[in-house]
Amino acid sequence: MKEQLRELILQAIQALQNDATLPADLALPGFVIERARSREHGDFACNVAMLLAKPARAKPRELAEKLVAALPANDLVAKVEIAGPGFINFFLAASAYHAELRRILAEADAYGRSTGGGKTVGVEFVSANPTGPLHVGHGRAAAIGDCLSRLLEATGWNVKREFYYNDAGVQIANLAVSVQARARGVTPDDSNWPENGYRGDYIADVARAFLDRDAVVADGETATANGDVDDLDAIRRFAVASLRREQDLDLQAFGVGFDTYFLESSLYSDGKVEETVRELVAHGHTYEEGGALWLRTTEFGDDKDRVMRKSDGTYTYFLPDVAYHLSKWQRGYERAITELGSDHHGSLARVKAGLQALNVGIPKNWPEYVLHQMVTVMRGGEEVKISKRAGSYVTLRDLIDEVGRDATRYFLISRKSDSQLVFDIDLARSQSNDNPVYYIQYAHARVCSVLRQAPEKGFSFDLADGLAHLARLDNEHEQILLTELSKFPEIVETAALNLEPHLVAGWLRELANAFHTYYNSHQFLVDDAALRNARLALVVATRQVLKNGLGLLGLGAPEKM
RNA sequence: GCGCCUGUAGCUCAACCGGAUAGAGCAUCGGCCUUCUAAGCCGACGGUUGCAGGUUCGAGUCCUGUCUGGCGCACCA
Repeated sequence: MKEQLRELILQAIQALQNDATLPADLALPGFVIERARSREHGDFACNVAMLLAKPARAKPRELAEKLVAALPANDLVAKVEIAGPGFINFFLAASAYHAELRRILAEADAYGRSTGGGKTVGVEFVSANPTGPLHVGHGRAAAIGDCLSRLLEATGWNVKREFYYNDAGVQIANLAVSVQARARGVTPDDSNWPENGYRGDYIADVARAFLDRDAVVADGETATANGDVDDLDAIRRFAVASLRREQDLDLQAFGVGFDTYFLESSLYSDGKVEETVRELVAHGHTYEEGGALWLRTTEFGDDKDRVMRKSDGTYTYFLPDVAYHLSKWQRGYERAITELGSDHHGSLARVKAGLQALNVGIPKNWPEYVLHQMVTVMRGGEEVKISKRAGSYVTLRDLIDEVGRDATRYFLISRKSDSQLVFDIDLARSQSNDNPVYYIQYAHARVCSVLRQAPEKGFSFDLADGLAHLARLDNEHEQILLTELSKFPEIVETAALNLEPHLVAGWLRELANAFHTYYNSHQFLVDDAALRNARLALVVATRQVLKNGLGLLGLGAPEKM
């Protein structure tokens, strides 16, 4: 709809240039066509006259008059008004919405989706180290990353979901000695408990499984415990596999899956880290100082140079980060989106600097970052501190069990990612019947219920007849609902473009509200067959769009509640 | 000290790359079930968008300064 209007306006501008009302060499301003906020302002509003006023040396409202007069004939627009400082307000013809309704039913599950070039985008998210269960913050990351992926898929991208984890660093060594200590019967209260050990009960579970010689499968490989408490390497492998499996079960319960699990250790074993160092040195962006190898990241916008290789010969974490992103580039990801907690934002500048220093043609804005702010968890009116080492913990699994998968997802996705989020568990639980996600799903279930009851009550539903009588949908509630439905493609496009899945969540609520209001005002199953069929056609289209929207957020569309 | 993010109704949050009278939910108060699910609908109450300047036809949105909260500023990950 928006695009059609844009075309009409461009033609009107052209016409005014042809008759010299507007200068021929006019620079076309970046005008916008947006949904009108209030219904009195029509369906769409355009600000082009106000932007053209100055270069054309004309008064905005007069210019608007001329533009409107020059609009080509069409059957999309029923009425045009000029309002306020010079807005051009478009009132669409009812037939435009009828056409959109037919399109919804024709395209069905594909409505709202668009085809792109099928280019590949890598979306990296969660990337939690396997040192403990996933917590709420990971849940937010998982929800955002997964919904972003779904949005990008809906706009024609070939999406690769990727999970990167460190399986060999200092934290993992801590994990191993913690499990070993537990296996030897040492508890966190003992004086000889490892200094930086992980104190949570889950460590004891892993230790017990290790002693029992269990086998676990994670990321396609089996790790079998040998039960030897002195074999730290075996403990490490088993512990990593155990916690990865636990994380995977949590993610599965959350409805999130990945195409690739990328191990940091593979960057070393495949020589990627060495290759990266060689390239950086070869391009002359490095120097040695104090026995360490430094990268001049300040040449690429970082605020200080960074150590790549420490004086003890080991690498800082920053290097594998660069090597990992290089690997994404080499694997042909035209876009790479890295979703991180904002506490990692310090690493962005240096990783980008490292990629630029490689001089392999990586664009400056590659990768793109989506950062999410911290989640504060409240329980019993008090903040729950999250500390892996202390073992005080709100796991993602806890939330899914207590609040429900869909409600947890919705809660974590419905806010802009860069604002802090308070997750009040008691509130989410006590209001579980009032939760926004149920409100939306209820709209879907209500439609299903109506359609179930139609035959039971002896009402037929003839879709073709309904489509032939769409003109009968003439009350205000029906028009509001039609308008809301037609916004869906725009919402998907905007949300994908700006990487803001919360827009979908907010719009879905509005759609559900439009439906519930309609439902409460008008009976669908009426004796007048033409009216009944037209209303049911609208209701079926609503069900379809609700389902598509819920699907973009990874939420279910229940037929009964 | 420097950098990034944030500040909008009592609370939790929106506001479509600058638009018209800043919107929802929760909470509070008042209406609506002999009719397709009341997990719903309608109404009322509630605001100097932290503060002060600036840019322009027009600012919650952009710029400068300032205050508040969070995070980051390692040869830790």
